[in-house]
Amino acid sequence: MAYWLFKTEPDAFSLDDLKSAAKQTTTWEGVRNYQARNFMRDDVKLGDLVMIYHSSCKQVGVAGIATVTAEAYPDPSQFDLNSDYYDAKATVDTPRWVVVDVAYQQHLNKLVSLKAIKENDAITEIALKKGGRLSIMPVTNNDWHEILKMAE
DNA sequence: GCCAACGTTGGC
DNA sequence: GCCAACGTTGGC
Repeated sequence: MAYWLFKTEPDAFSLDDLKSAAKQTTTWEGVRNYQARNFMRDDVKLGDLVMIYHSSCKQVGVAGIATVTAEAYPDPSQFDLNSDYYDAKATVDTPRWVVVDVAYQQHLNKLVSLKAIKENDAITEIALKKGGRLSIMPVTNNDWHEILKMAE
């Protein structure tokens, strides 16, 4: 089982929204970055755990945990003319973008801020520290548990 | 709203 | 394939 971090803008879709969604599940659509897509397509597996990270908001950081309930399949929004995520170069036969489904698991006792993560020298690998803008990133076992410790 | 960092596009 | 121009992300 692997660990991940998914970014979301809570003004658009927050961890609370996931918690109150039907079946507490959502389709993680709209990822339009090849590196992030490749992680979802190739490496995100059923049962993997995901830190839900809130970006571009008042309290930037890791808000809680979700779990993967469906592995990669074509992102329906790429075919939807009315969607912001529509991609004219994607066809049903040759989809370009994929999604996975995730289910709510829990909120952390407190949000672990980006600032605190950057200041914690025990967290070494996570792409967040390097100013990366990846929206889907792997989290090492060590970093995962360090972040959870910070929420205690 | 600013701006740095990064990704993508397109001319050559 | 290079690289400049442009667009986007995302913290502040």
